[in-house]
Amino acid sequence: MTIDPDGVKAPYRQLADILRERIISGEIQPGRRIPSQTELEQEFPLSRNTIKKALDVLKDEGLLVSAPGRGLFVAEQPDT
Amino acid sequence: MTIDPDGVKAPYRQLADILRERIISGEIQPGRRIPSQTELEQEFPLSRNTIKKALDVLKDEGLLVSAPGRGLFVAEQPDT
DNA sequence: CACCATTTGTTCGTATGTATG
DNA sequence: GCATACATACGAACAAATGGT
Repeated sequence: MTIDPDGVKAPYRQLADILRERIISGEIQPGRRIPSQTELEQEFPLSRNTIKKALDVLKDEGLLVSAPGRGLFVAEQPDT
Repeated sequence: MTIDPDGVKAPYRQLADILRERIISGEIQPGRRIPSQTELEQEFPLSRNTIKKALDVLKDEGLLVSAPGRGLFVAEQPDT
């Protein structure tokens, strides 16, 4: 998956969609850490601020839990 | 204080007036940090751009000094 | 204990595009 | 055309937490 800067959806929403898919599909297991913002910055042509904005979306959705100093982890219980 | 979107004065000018009053009245002491643009965004129904525009007015007036990465501070010497 | 690298969080500065009156 | 307002994006700097040396 790649980001289209000229797509209808804003890049940060596109990235959120990509990462959400990786989580829901099970590509990244619950409790596992996802790539750091710096690593995502290398994988996608976006600034760290934009990366973080996408991650904030997923945190709001309850898919990710942050651990400052350690990283971002896939939530254990996305549903209840 | 609140912002009136339909007021005679543009919202960013209204906000500048409100914040100027807080500074001149001493509600926010010289050298002290003012609420971040994000916090002001929560307090007032304006976009960050508009918030910033109001703050730029106060910076131009010499009431505020910016410290990138830290915040905006009330100037020590509003006058000279 | 000190030091440092990594990582997330926060903040301001600047710029572009879009929309409205 | 201009002023105003919002959404988005990138850059930079600083802070705090963590973990290793």
